[in-house]
Amino acid sequence: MHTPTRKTAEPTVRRLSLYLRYLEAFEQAGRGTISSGELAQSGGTTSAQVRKDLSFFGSFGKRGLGYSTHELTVHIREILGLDRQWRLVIIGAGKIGSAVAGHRGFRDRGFEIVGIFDADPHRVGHALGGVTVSDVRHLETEVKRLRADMAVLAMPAESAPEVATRLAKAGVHAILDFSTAQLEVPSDVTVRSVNLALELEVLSFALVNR
Amino acid sequence: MHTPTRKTAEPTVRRLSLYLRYLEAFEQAGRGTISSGELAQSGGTTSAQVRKDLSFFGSFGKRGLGYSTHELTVHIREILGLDRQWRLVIIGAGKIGSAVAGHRGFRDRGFEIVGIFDADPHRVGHALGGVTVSDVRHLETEVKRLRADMAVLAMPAESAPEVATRLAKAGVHAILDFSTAQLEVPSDVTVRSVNLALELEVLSFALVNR
DNA sequence: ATGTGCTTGTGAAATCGTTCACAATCTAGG
DNA sequence: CCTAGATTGTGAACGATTTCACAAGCACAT
Ligand SMILES: NC(=O)c1ccc[n+]([C@@H]2O[C@H](COP(=O)([O-])OP(=O)(O)OC[C@H]3O[C@@H](n4cnc5c(N)ncnc54)[C@H](O)[C@@H]3O)[C@@H](O)[C@H]2O)c1
Ligand SMILES: NC(=O)c1ccc[n+]([C@@H]2O[C@H](COP(=O)([O-])OP(=O)(O)OC[C@H]3O[C@@H](n4cnc5c(N)ncnc54)[C@H](O)[C@@H]3O)[C@@H](O)[C@H]2O)c1
Repeated sequence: MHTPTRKTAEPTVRRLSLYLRYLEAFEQAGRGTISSGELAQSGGTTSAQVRKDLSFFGSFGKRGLGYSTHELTVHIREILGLDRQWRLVIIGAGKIGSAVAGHRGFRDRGFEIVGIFDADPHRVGHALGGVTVSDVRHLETEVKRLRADMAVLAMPAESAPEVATRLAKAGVHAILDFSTAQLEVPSDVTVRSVNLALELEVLSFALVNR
Repeated sequence: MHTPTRKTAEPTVRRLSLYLRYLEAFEQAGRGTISSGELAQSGGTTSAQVRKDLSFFGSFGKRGLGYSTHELTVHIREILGLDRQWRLVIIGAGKIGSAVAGHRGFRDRGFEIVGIFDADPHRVGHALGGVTVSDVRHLETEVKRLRADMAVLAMPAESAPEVATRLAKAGVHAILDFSTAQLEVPSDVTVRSVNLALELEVLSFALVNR
């Protein structure tokens, strides 16, 4: 594997994540090799797209044969940085925060929830998915102590920007935000937004333009 | 407003949804007009992008002045199909399903939750956000009776494809899926996936490629 | 050892989306 | 009514991503 010369397109990264999922299923099913065409079918794309995506990182296949499911799994894991454990904190122990905290799947994929924070005294102290909710006032010290890599923001949009700034200062360089806030963070912090209202609006547009 | 000659790019639709949010804030704040530059700043894009996005649907501004916040709000609402109520059903009354069902914000933006379904007899009959959970066995008849437009799939990936097919047959043409399933639906059904594990993996990639 | 069939890896072409740049048009002020 | 200043709307240029198309490489059969 070689790191790409120039920065990788986000769609490519997203597809790699999908390929990984299908590869795991294929490996589970006992398939030793898989062709770009089969991977493409699973992911709803084309074989050329699959090969191009992979070619940014190296050549992992055998002409005439395809890819070893196991080897390609390992390679994509390494490309995506999934060959290690990531330490997550959740900020906001409400509906979404609890759902994320209680989701088994994340830990199984290497994302360990090591801390949960809330501002509401009624929530602080209670356990959620095996983790006790801490007071958000102690965010910085706790996040440093826990050596958190990523944070999930599941709190009202109003206070999200402030918390994001504090997280960045405490050394968290990756944030998944469920609020609709516009976060201002240093350029070495990556923010991804999951905006459910927006997704519904895109569906609405699709319905009226059918 | 005119419908675009050819199909609109998805990034454009997503940005329209964001513009709408900022416009509402500006209108609330009493601003009568707004320039493409100001809208661009709110949304983290460029003024040319804003004007281009809008130009696909008509010319809503006044040269030298900008856009009337109120009029542009109305126009974007109409473009996105938000000038009506949409009727939603949620399939899966678990962690994510409950979070969505209990979210006030959707109703406020015209998305009304009219039905919730689950396969677990223990969940059926209980109320969630003012709606009683129905048995998924009655999905088709209930969905038709409720005249549902959209569905949120918050259930295990295994059964998602089957349920998606049944929803399509029952006249639901828009699906927001939280599972990681690959849904096979007729071409007149739009599916959007919210894949949280994938989002974390994109963050992981960003961290290791910093 | 050679041929056949299949599949990769990758330049080149095509397509798609964003940014540029400027004429057209508006308001406001004298 | 005319000018100054601002901002839109949009072709054209640019940049990025996807698709095409094919030579190169490998496995397997004969
Ligand atoms: N539930 C949904 O389906 C849904 C849908 C779309 C968007 N969202 C967004 O996701 C976010 C979370 O939604 P939710 O439904 O879980 O809300 P919620 O009200 O259930 O939970 C929010 C939690 O954040 C805590 N909180 C408030 N201020 C805080 C602060 N400064 N620091 C730490 N914690 C703080 C609250 O005490 C509460 O426990 C919100 O921004 C919401 O708009 C949720
Ligand atoms: N909770 C999270 O943070 C999270 C994160 C990533 C992905 N997801 C995905 O979202 C989906 C829902 O997750 P969750 O955490 O709410 O799970 P959950 O287990 O809490 O809830 C799932 C619900 O679906 C119901 N169900 C099962 N089969 C059904 C069927 N055939 N028809 C109707 N209902 C059925 C179950 O009875 C249960 O109530 C899953 O696909 C999960 O993988 C959840």
